[in-house]
Amino acid sequence: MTERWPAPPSSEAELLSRARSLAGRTLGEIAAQMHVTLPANLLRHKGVIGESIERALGASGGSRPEPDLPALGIEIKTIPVDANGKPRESTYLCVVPHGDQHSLSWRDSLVYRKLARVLWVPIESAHGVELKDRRVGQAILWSPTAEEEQQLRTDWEELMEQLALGQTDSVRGVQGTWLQIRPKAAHGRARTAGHDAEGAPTATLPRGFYLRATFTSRLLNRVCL
DNA sequence: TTGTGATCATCT
DNA sequence: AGATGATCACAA
Repeated sequence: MTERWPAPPSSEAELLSRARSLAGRTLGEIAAQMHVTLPANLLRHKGVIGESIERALGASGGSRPEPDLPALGIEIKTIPVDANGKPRESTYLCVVPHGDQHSLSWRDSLVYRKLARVLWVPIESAHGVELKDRRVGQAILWSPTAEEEQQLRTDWEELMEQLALGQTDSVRGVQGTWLQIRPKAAHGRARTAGHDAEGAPTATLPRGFYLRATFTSRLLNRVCL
């Protein structure tokens, strides 16, 4: 099974080379070459595009809380864009941690480790276009600028402080300039371990960190300027 | 059960 | 329309 997929790329150059070979092709063509069948739509297969592209590029497709290519420290993100190249959705990063994160620094956080180096793979996903006919765009290998990192860090620290205060359930998606926290669960009744202001254990809705589309739109456009 | 892959669907 | 909150599948 695994033989039909490439081994992890050994360098950024090799990763970019593979990504370039995917650009302009449809998801149907790529799936056929990998001998996988695409579902009719994303309704019950929301992750199928991301998983397919990861495998095509040589990532394991696992669900470990670390970058997709651990040896290179690179995270692979497919991003649905409209005809103008504008992101149609926000980008999920990782789960919101629970427990004592008091001593965790920004640079040691999973949010930073995943954002330090990202291969963004745009997928032209106009509404109504069948999955197999959607095209892969030109991928870009990106790292946050100093300015971007500072703002992301500010968002992260403000949100983490609110979590540390036991106010997880009062966190709203409107918070954060570029980084936000939103629910990330199988359903509304899902619960995970949390804690209140006194540190006593509570059950809370699982949440995740997301990048706003306003942010990804800027970084995707940057290469065109 | 948790974390990853995300998009769906309702509200503003 | 755009953003927020809700939801679906799968691997380990």
